[in-house]
Amino acid sequence: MITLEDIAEQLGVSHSTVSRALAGSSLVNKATAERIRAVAREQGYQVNQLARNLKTQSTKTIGLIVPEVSNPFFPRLIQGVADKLKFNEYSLQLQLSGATQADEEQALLALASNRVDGILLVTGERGLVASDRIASLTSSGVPIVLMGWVENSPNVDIVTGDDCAGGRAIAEHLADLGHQRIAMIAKPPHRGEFDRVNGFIAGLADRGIQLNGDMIEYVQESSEIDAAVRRLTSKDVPPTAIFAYQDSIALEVSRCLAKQGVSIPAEMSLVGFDDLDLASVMEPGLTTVGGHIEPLTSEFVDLLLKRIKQAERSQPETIVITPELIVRGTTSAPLHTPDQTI
Amino acid sequence: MITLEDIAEQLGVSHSTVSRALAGSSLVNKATAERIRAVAREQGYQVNQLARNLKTQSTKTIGLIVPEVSNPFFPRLIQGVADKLKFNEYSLQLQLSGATQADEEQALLALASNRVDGILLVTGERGLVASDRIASLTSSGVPIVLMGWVENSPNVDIVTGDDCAGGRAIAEHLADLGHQRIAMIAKPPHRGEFDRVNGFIAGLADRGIQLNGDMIEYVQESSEIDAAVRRLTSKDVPPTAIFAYQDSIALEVSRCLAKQGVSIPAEMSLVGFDDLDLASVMEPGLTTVGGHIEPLTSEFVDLLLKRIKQAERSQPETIVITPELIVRGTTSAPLHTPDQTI
DNA sequence: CTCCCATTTGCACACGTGTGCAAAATCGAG
DNA sequence: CTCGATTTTGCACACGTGTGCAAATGGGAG
Repeated sequence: MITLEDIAEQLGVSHSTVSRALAGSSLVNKATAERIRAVAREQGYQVNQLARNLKTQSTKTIGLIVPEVSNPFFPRLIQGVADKLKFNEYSLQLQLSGATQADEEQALLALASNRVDGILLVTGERGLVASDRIASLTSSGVPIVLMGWVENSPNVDIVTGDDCAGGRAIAEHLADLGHQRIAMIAKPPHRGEFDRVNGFIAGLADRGIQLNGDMIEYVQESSEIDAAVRRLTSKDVPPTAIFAYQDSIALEVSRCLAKQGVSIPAEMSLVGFDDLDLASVMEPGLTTVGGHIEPLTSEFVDLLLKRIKQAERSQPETIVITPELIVRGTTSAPLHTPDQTI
Repeated sequence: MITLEDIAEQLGVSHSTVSRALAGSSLVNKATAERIRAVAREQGYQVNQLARNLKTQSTKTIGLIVPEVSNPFFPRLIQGVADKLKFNEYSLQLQLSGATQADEEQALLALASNRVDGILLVTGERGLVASDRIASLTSSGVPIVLMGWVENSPNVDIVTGDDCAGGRAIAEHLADLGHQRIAMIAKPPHRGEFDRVNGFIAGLADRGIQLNGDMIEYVQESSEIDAAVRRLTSKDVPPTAIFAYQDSIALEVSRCLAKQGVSIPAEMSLVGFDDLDLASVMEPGLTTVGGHIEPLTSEFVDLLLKRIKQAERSQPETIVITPELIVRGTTSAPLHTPDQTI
């Protein structure tokens, strides 16, 4: 790779002049500047960003840490972040944190070592590096914004979706349609994502419906979904609606129901969460909660850029995005209206 | 951010000693090394990779350029590359090239400026920077491996799937099932991806079946698929099988057919291409061509690492991965066996 | 105590770039 | 031609790290 010095030698000038010429400085003679630019172009000179960044103490790059990329949620996030950064003339450095907390911390330190101007950290399921670890990194000069859930720590900037409100909206939607026996299929209780479950339960309670333990199925692997659905449908009084706490689970549930000849939504209503692409592609379209991903990524980047711009460290913020209910074809009033005993 | 010099001052030693201590060199006294490490840990020292890379002339980082990340093909590729690189102790720097050729070139130069040790370039649909541009970059010291199609240029390393063989396999599968009237829905002819169409046509020809022009539908946007399917099914003698040249198109086709009450595979067989996740998730499972993505990414990385290791530039290679037919539920023998006129 | 060898440390330079400052070159007016 | 003003250039240092080499230190044998 050719350097400033190489060009300088060829033209019998100093590397300073070449540097200035390529930077478009007015301190250099028009004619020589043009000659320099010509040579640079023709020899395919590419500035060494390592050296430049070292000198200027800024990389114009931000790091993004994401647990994985198989879950379609993350590609959407990445695309949004990348577009927004390009618009602001920042580069993106992606790190996949993997499953464990150690990997997450390693990714974080790798970005810090690369002296990115700021870090966007999306919390994985298992791994969340301690929040004071993050705070200490932040105080040593690397702005970090978290996305997702974090053990209540007011000393870091966080952007998060209001899963609780989403769960509540689903509950109210189903209740208002007239459902009484409502089931839920969720992942085992785990940190913050559980909020959508809590919101769901609270919403039902508000409408006078109690979610009994036998209407709750926890699944760890997607392979367990089939059995869970079977347990629900084979009850003496099966539910008339199911809340699956992720779109991908809802998709699997709909396949199981189809296999059993249970029609959606006539015999069983179904609701998901996240509004991934598959939700609108399903037939019928999946009623779900969504619309939060775009504002989420937008606020995510905005907050970080704001922190990068302001020199002194200020009070951390928590930004909450409320998702909205998206009603499609998988929900309707229950076929048999519940017994009006009184 | 704290530096070697900062630590050195605190302990009254030189920065050289600190550097050696942290590198685990045996040239430094055990006791002082331990003291140095203690201080470094406690003050949260993180090496400045910019400076280190500049000095060592190596970044242990490779760049990956991908057009976008919405198409689920790419996340799978990224995940595979990331895992494989982590195993080889390389970091990953991702660039989204976007649609235009200018963006692609910009991404390429950005990575070169960052002095990555090598570049993996996945050809976008529209943008492909001229192959001699790539060759010149390669010769100036940055190993580049291309994935996908490239105007026949033997001076760059390429890894590609054998789309032609895939198309042929599909044709033979359908013909062997007894189909005679076979239709195709594809994107407009465009560079290399067209190979799978050519393979398909050639395969049919081998089995004595000719693909008439009225059995070919070209669609640009996914919104046009609905009309295309309608045109096919409303023919006097509609086809008994459809080849959609991407899984995502096949999914859309299956939805249209469902809406029209055409049952799959009894009344219409359907084949896709790529074996994305959605193929196995569909009901019934989509017969498609796949299994090439993993070996593709594997060879992709292997070839680049090989080029990085070997100092002198050697003859470029072209590696071709042959995909295999994956038969699932959307294909079967046609309902009405074709007239056996003779 | 002296001398030699092994261990430990620091000096100084290099990587490629940007930039303040002084020196050089050029120009214009008298 | 002279002199000051202006333009153009180069010198030298800095960013933070790694490393060859010389210098310093320590330790043991005679």
